Amino acid sequence: MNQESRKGRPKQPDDERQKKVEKIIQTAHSLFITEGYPSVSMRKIAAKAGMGTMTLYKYFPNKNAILHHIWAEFFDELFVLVKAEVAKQQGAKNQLKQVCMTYLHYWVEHKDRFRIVFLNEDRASSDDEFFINHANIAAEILDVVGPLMEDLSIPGGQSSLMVYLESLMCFVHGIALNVITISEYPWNEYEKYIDIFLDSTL
Amino acid sequence: MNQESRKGRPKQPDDERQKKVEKIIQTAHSLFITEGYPSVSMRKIAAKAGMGTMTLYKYFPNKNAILHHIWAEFFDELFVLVKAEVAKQQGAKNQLKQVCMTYLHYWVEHKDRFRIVFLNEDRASSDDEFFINHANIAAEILDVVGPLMEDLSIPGGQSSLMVYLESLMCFVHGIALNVITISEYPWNEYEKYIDIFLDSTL
DNA sequence: TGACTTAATCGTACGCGTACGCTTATATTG
DNA sequence: CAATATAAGCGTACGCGTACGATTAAGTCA
Repeated sequence: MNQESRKGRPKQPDDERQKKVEKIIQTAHSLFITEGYPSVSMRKIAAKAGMGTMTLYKYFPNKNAILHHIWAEFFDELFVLVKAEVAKQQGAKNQLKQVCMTYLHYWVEHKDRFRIVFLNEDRASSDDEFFINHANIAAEILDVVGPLMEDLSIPGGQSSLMVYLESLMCFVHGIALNVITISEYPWNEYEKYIDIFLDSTL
Repeated sequence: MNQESRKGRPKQPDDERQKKVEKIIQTAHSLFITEGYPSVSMRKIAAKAGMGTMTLYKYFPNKNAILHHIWAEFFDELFVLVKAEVAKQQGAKNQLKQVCMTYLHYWVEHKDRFRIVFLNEDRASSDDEFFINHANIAAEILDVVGPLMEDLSIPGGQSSLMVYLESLMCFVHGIALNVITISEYPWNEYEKYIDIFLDSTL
């Protein structure tokens, strides 16, 4: 009953399977680069990768799972930017503000990407697990912001520090969501919103 | 050159056109009630309304425009709830908190509706104008929260009051967005997030 | 009346994600 | 060898939103 003496066609070796997985990802990526996000369809990926459309579903449960790898690059790019901008600032509070501003600025400047990642109905309704299990974005944020928080006096120890961080994250995402999806409203410069939060809480 | 002496088939009278518009809306609504949101497709609306699918597009520019009327009911329901819950509270600050909690609770309890309205990529990318021009939700919020704000000391006059309100709205929407779309993360009870904001700023 | 013009209706077609099930390849077992 | 079992690959089909253009209806004008 072990896997060496099973009936039927054996599964392909892991490395071979992995090679195909990567071929698919890389094909999707190059389609994204050369033709833009809307062109990244299952049919086009399959055609360009030289396989049948439904074969993709042997390697990924759905389209989103393929797109994870593209989304992850958005966040890589974003965190590089954030780290660079933070380094230019002096003082924990200024740096924290810079994190928020840069993070926010990125999404507002790339509204299409924000829509892709955050306004993805499929992602939101299924157990997609991109943020934590695919790209551990919470960890990356903690990596950037954690050191700053130690320099700031957030009362209440570790657990309330997390509550504070999560609040801030909700806030920033909310600003992006509103500014991007309710574009018909005359929003103020988002620096003002950030200031209200940081000036009050710090 | 006036509309009474134009060549060609005349436009149908406004009331007749309006009758069809309402027939479409009402059909969409009854489909939503009896079969659920995913069943509200252009083809089904048209079939049930007894017209060709593409005829719908003579009366609405796209599917979202039809759905506006369903979304508006969500907000009607929501604001009734908010007003009822606020009335149970004493004191402006408690009431303001209750507004946030009830608003947030509604969306978390109706995640599907939040997705429909806020995570709608089409809405977010086109000039959909639902929030301001179709249902003036900003005005409704101001109607509920405005009186409370006068009792609270927000420094800086009218304009910074709006900045404060907008901040709060971003924050609440952000909490909903994160809790709903990043469900794999172990979020705290959202009351804690609200408290951080309100306790610091008031 | 027939030619012309404009409005209303909607049939057809495209590309989408993906459910389902068939075909083919490759192993073990008798 | 044939029978059987499992995996890999993918063809077909469905329902979706909607672009496009043909068809039909209903007026004016010569």
